[in-house]
Amino acid sequence: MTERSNRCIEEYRTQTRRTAAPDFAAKCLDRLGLADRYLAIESAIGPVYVAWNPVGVSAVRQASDSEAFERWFRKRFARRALPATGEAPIVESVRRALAGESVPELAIDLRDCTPFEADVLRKAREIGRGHARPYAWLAREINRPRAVRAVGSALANNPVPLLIPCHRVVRSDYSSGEYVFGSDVKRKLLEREGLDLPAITDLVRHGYHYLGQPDDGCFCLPTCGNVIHDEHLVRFHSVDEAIAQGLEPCTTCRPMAA
DNA sequence: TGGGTGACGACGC
DNA sequence: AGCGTCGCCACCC
Repeated sequence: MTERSNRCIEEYRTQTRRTAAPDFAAKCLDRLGLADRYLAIESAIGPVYVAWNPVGVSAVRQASDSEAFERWFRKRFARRALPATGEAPIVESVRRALAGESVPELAIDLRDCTPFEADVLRKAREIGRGHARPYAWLAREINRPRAVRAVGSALANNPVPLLIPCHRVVRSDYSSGEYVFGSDVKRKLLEREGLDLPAITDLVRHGYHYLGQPDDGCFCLPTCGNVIHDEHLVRFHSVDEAIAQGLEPCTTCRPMAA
């Protein structure tokens, strides 16, 4: 083997590994119309970069510029995202969702997630605007009542924050808990959605974990968006107490284990 | 492969 | 009240 051929082989390996192969792969995917494309879109927390592919939205992230977003995307997903050229049909749905509208038909690409993570994220997606649920509640709902901590990790991994509203999952004492964009942003988002978290933490500090509305005969978690905070509101320390008053568990916030 | 690592929660001060 | 500790469980080298 000559020194020259050794140099060639080394160069080939370097190029292939570091640049040529990923570019080539990206070009092929693009030809097939399968590449991830991205665009900056306005949201409640300012512009965010949103990426999508034929399966659905693959990523939502804040970034200082498109280069930073591309770097993050490549590191996270081990593939490239290309700037969008035209306006894809999915973008209009994303705009509506980021404007606060519920868009349940919006496709989201969760192929990169583990089955457990996908379960967590699908459940989180069911939490409507104006509602919030504890991490422990989410763990219980997906039949993994002891995986509370793992639920937190799965939400921390949410590839599409805001679209899957992981900011609506809070601690059991109704303090906000952590968030990709910071816990103060999380609190601000919840406040903007009409939730008075400070008032609720106060309520819970005094031992009132459930709220009931005798008029419609059911009791709720204090962060259930269906609760009307008026003079009819009754406070309960426990599920048993609410049931003793003849109230049924709310079918939206499901305040007790099935 | 097994031990380290978290967007948690209960409990003890 | 707010902190430290420990158990928990999925995931990652």
